[in-house]
Amino acid sequence: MPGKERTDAGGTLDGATEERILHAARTVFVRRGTSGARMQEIAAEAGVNQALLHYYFRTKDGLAQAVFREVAGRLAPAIARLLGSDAPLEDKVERFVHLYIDTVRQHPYIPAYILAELHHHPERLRALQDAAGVQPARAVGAIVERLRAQLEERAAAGTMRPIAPEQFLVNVLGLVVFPFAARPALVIALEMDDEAFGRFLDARRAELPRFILDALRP
Amino acid sequence: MPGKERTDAGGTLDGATEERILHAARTVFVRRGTSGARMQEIAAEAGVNQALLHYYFRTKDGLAQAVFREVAGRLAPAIARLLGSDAPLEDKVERFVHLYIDTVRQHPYIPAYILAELHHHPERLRALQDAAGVQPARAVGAIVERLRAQLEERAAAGTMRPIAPEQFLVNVLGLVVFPFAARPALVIALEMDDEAFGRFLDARRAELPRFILDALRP
DNA sequence: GTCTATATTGTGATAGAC
DNA sequence: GTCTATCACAATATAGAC
Repeated sequence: MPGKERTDAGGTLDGATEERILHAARTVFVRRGTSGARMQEIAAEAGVNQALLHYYFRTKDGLAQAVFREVAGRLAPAIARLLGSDAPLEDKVERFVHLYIDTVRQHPYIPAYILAELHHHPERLRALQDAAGVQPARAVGAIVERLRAQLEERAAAGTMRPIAPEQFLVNVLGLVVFPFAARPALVIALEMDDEAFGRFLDARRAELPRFILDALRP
Repeated sequence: MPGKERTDAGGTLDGATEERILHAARTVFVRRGTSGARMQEIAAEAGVNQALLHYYFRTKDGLAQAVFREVAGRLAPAIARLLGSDAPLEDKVERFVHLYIDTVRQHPYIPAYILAELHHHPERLRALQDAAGVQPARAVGAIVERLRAQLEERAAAGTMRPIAPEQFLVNVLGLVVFPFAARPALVIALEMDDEAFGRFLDARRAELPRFILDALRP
């Protein structure tokens, strides 16, 4: 791993070049998709030349992996911790909805990028699971088992009707993630500008927890 | 538009070469993404040579547009007709869930392709709206207004709590589309094989309508 | 570490025979 | 309509000066 020592001699503006490249790469990969992105465009975005990208990340795929790890690492650990925790189900749902929308709203194209990347490189899921903290292979498995216990407990108490934890998880994810994944289409189809989309998200943030919980009333 | 007249002289196996190319292109575009797809791979998949793709579709982008239109045209009109109809809300929800899952299950990677394509080429939404039949610009608008009327009617009658039609639409879409869009990740994370994913879809098909309607009980 | 070439291969597109 | 051959340029990657 090069770029560990920084004397800052001859530094143009800020310090970390490697950081700047990674950031620029994220922008371009998200904008164009991994295979649509061009090393030249990334270099320009970072204000350096193309050779430097290879100096730090060797190949385009190396850079792509680094970007995916960095992007996945933002949210995955927090989500895994939250969903796997012992907090009551109601709290989990509400906190997840708020956490996800509040975080992703600042980078609304990230979910589409993640989904597309996983579509073409499913093996990179491992990076996401690593980022989530727990034992790589079973990070999601642990969350599902925790949810299963909580859902069964509620069902037994008669305060919620039964649902498989996998279905529950996909329901919650779908409701929260889909508006971002489909944003370009939604914005046009529903004739929203950025501000309207923001209000749309505000409303979801407020309504979604109740929607999800009400759907499971007995 | 070439390829209208077919003498079938020298045809290798089936008749329509243009059809074969379009089909092969769909396969490869869905597999690799539009910019990741290579004309050579499409040609091989179709069992023809690369020059022939240009003969029929002139450019790669031309082929990409044709594929998008073809794929969008499968479902969009039926969905638009259903959601814009006068059928009771409960029927709409159930029929939509069934229609979508039953249709897309045969080509499970299509939704991810559509979302990715709209992400990088939002202007192609017009093709989708054209395919939906109604006046291009307001196809979705009409659906939203129909839903609004139905939802307000229910709210006034006290049989459903109020919800904005845009939110309702995105909820339904998210619940139905997300599992397909995220399929590669879900299959790995939830440790499913194709058969397990099929059972997962069966369960959703059966449970989702009630889930959606229960969430809006007053 | 950062730059300017440059090598090398990939890729969309066309020309022209059949 | 379909093919082979090839062009022209785009794009990743490397060499080597500073």
